Amino acid sequence: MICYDGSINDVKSIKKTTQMNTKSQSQLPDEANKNAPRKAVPIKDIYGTLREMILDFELYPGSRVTETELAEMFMVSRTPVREALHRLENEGMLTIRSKQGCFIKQIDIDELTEYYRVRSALELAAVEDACHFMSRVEVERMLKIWEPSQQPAEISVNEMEEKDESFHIALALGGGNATLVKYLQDVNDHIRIIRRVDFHDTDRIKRTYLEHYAILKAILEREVPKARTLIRRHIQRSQDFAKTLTLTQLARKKSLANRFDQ
Amino acid sequence: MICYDGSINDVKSIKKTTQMNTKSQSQLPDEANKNAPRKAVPIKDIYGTLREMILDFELYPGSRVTETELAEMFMVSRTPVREALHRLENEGMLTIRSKQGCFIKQIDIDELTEYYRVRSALELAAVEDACHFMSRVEVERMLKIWEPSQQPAEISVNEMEEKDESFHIALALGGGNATLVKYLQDVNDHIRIIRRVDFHDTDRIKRTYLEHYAILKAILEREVPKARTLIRRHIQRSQDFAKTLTLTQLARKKSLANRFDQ
DNA sequence: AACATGGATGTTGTATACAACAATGTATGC
DNA sequence: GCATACATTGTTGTATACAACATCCATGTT
Repeated sequence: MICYDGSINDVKSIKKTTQMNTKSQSQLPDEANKNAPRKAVPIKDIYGTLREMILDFELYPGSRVTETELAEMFMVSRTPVREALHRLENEGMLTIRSKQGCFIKQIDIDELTEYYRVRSALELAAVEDACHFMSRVEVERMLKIWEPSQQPAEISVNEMEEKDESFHIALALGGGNATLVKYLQDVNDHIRIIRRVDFHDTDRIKRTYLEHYAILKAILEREVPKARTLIRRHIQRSQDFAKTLTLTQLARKKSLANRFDQ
Repeated sequence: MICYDGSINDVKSIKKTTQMNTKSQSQLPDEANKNAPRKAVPIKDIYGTLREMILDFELYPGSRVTETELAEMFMVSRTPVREALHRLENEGMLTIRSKQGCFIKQIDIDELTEYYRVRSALELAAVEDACHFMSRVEVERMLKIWEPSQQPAEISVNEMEEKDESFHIALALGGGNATLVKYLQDVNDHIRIIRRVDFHDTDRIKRTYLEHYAILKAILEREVPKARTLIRRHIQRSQDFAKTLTLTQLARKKSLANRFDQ
């Protein structure tokens, strides 16, 4: 359940992150061009920025935001903000309560586990299709990328997360089912928070390379059961890791990740 | 999010499709009634109504609609219509092209096949979870419902489709994964068009009862591999049927279904 | 005749004013 | 002191006006 009073108190902290955001976003000279009719932030970016802010814990789970507040922050009217918020609500990132406000959804570890289950189901199908339809050339191209010796000495959490995700998407694409890819990406959008922290450990990165390589090998040999088993375990590993995390741990790790990136 | 609208024709055809649309509206008595001023509709229903209209081919694939047009039709302002349209776009029911209009998405049989693949992947996971976690009582309750002898002599396409869908959703719910259910419902929303025509044939209805019963039996016995095989075939059957359909056949069958309902 | 150009038209994108209403604070009666 | 009615505030929901822009068509130019 949502704690009402506590969430309202958080609103003030939003203002702080607001400033940070606008600075990094558009790098506007702060008060200088107040009179000039500056170009507003495009709608697509409002949605994306809000989403990033939620994923980065800049908008803390449980806290409340209002359309007006965000509109002022982005220096646009309420309308484009509304659209972004509705879209985010549709994706389950927040809840809009009529005449009350928008509440950032709490991160629920159990729910994340459920997402991992869905991901597993989709990826099992994807890898199976990949075994059947992915071209040998394409598999070999990926093999080169994920050869364990190719692992770079240094890689940021963000880069690694992106690379990992693109691996799984590439597999699904290899199966030739664009719809499957779409759903997989949707699932990824929801578990990205936790996937990221998975790559803090160099050991885990190493294992990721090994496992990806093994999966690709199995696909190359068209060994469906083996590929399925490998990817199931591969995902299970992340899922187990997710279970051990608490929300506060997640937030702490995440803020560390942010510090690393900059 | 991937949104490919390869189905949309050249921009030049906008005028044509527009004319076609208005012409067909004046030709068909049904459509003419739709033009008559409707009662003012609440926002939530605008989305639902539009969705139904698309699914029922009242808004024909490829045709264009404008916000103003729909706003007049529902007797509301453009704002709530906009929200409904954006939501529908997000769900892939139509494509909004800036400063041009909204284009109802063409039904793509290949894409439907892709959705069936996703559905299969999700339901395989669902039935597996159901084997593990669904209570004996619940399974027995469903067994009673789907006992082949319980098949009613007369059942409308709509009722049967609803009943069928609730079976599959109940299975997923039995597995205890609400997220999985959510995704499954999303997939269902996209293939409902074709699932409906599946129940025109009494033979198919009979087979549905038999197959559902067999699946439930397997779950009761906690026989995971068997349950998986059964549901895979069950879905495969629908998928095969989908492949044999063309868009025009679909439209014809669908309009027949509508006539039956009224 | 072919092509370029500039308005005319229609569409979505955005801003803003107002309405409806939920939550809260406050005053009042007892 | 407590409960209740009522006003206040703040929020989203909706309507509407205007802006930006893509397309089309007529006109003029070469």
